Amino acid sequence: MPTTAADGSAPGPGGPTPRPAGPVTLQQVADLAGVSPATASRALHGSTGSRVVGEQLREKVLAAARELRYVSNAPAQALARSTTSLVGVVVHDVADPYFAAISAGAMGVAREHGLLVMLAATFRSPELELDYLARLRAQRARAVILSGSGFADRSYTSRLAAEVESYRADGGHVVTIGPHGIDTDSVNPANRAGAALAVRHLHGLGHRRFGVVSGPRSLTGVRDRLDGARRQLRSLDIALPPANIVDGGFARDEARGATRALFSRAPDVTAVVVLNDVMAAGVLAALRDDLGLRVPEQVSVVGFDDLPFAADLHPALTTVRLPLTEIGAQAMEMILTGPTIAPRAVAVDGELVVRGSTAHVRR
Amino acid sequence: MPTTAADGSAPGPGGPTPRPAGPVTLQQVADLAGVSPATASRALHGSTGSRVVGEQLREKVLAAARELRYVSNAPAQALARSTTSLVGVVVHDVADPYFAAISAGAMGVAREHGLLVMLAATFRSPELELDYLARLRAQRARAVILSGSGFADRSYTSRLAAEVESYRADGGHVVTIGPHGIDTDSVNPANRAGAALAVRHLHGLGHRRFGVVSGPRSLTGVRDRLDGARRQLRSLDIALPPANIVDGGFARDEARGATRALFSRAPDVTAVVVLNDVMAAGVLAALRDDLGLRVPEQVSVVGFDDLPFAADLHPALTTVRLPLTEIGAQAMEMILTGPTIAPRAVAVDGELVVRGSTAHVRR
DNA sequence: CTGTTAGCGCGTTCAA
DNA sequence: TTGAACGCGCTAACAG
Repeated sequence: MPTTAADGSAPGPGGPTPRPAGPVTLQQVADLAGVSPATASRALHGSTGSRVVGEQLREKVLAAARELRYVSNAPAQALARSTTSLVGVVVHDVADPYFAAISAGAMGVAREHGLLVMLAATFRSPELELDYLARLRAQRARAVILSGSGFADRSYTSRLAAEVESYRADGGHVVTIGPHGIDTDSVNPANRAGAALAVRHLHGLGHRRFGVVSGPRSLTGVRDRLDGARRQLRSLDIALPPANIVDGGFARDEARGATRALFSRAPDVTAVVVLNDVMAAGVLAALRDDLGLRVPEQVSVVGFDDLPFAADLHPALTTVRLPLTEIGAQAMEMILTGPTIAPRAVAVDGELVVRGSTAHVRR
Repeated sequence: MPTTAADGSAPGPGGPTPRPAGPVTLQQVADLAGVSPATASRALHGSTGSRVVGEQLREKVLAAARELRYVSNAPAQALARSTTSLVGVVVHDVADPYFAAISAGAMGVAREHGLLVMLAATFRSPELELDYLARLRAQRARAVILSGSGFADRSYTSRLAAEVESYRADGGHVVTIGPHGIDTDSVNPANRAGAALAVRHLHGLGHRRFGVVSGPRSLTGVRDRLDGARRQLRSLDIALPPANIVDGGFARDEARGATRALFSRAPDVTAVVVLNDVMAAGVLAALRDDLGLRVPEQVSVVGFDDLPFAADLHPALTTVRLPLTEIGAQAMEMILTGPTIAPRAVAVDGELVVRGSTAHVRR
């Protein structure tokens, strides 16, 4: 047994294991081990059908594979097995801590189960989301997590439904986070209830004049949060004039500008509900640096999500916590379980975290 | 031409386009269009070799594909072409804004060029990094970006080198961010110079007693930053006793604890250099809430990275800005260029951003 | 337990 | 321009 080291160098005429150009194939491993490709395959990936390979051959094959630094050709494997270990995760924006947390949760679970994650960022474009879904389908990804909130647009929804249907027909599995208007497994954060929680907290502190810094209403997640706040206010008999709702565009700096607009239109507002923490950072900056209003003495602010930096804002942000990592993990777990007869819907509660940005009304 | 809608429902005996179970194949598209698979392939993916397909047939094929909602089988395509449009991005932790920003930059460029990104998180385990690299190689990923800083460990480095070498032999391309002890293309943030910048800034404000909140020294990025700070201090003739360097473990809360330890050992420190912004948040919290020391009046703090939340900390954090998104984008661009004869090294400068956490020494 | 054979779906020769 | 035939690397069925 000529077990000389595979050095990958000049394949001299008599040299051992002349690691050929390009990737090493199973055939080469089999040759080196003196067995058939089938046996090599079984020894390396031991499928269920054909029972164990003899201890000795097994060792030989493994040794050969190691020597050649063999790794299987995943596309070829996928073709032969017609299944992969790829899972797609579609987010709006990786740089957004909200999605970063969800992704982290999903990836943690994926890792534990040997799944590879393809992450796609749509930058909030419905078009791109559809496009990525098709590409993930082409890759024969086992499943896809749609983690961005859906778009409230009829044409989009029906195209999404069609795409999802095709994917399913191919054996794919889709899990959404939040409502997407399609009939899939889903993990649903309590957007409405969470916003209601924020409102009740402020109301309990005596606040009666509210403002809302919203995001783009085209997103279902935003709509739900806004709706939750609205309903709660209505049931408390508190008015929320349209002028008191501004669009912070989901970004810190845009929210900062929106806050200035809000207070120029409704200077008497004492409580601001912000539909996510990123924008809340902008709101606090506007209040403090642009408007000279003190939080929480003059204005109380509540955020949403409880992103990692919330506690470090000034003042520390009172917010509605969503267990984002867990949400991502749960979505991935639904994938491991595989699709069921009827779509499952997991509800995830939010929880109010009271910190320094809210206080009893004083004016 | 029976152009009835493909509704994917019950394939009635006389029904049109009885979308068969499982994924639609090119053969089926070809059949529906009444052409050979070869022609269908050319019409859909038009390779360079075989010139254009007749306008009419082309249309027919495209219509058939649309009707069947065909997407090509990427693994099969990969096998036949022996190349993919997959790129791997390996990070330590997606939830860390540092990596989130780098990933976002890389993914933006990838999207512009039709590349799909597989994101792998190693949670700072060298073992997992090696494992993911192998899996990415198995997937025939076109290239891999190693974005986490390297591990200062001989055994690891040599195993990494071997893995990278194999990957290269397979035609793969590796780009690292920061030094990894291997001979690849790389994008190198100015870790040393950046840390020196921080020190000079503090020195300029009159500070003479320094503390450093470091990360795990096993990471080359940490070592470089620490080294940069040390050298600058030495050249300024300022002592940095080992007791004044604490390990903040790269996490906010750990850094908070480490800061308490630092000040119990060296209460006279007036300037703290923190090796990243996440830890700086913890340092500020410790100073303010645990130690009752005022920043910047009693203690000045400088961070590193300029993550998005840095300006929202209290006080706003003076820090060394690294253009993280751009770094990620540049790494991806090196991939687009393809490997060159000699490895390229792009240096990326840091820039001091002065905010509220530093001031002239007063005690 | 092991080897042989036959595809998986596609791109790409080569002829026509 | 189009079609027929082959092979990419691997797994699965069937023999032995």
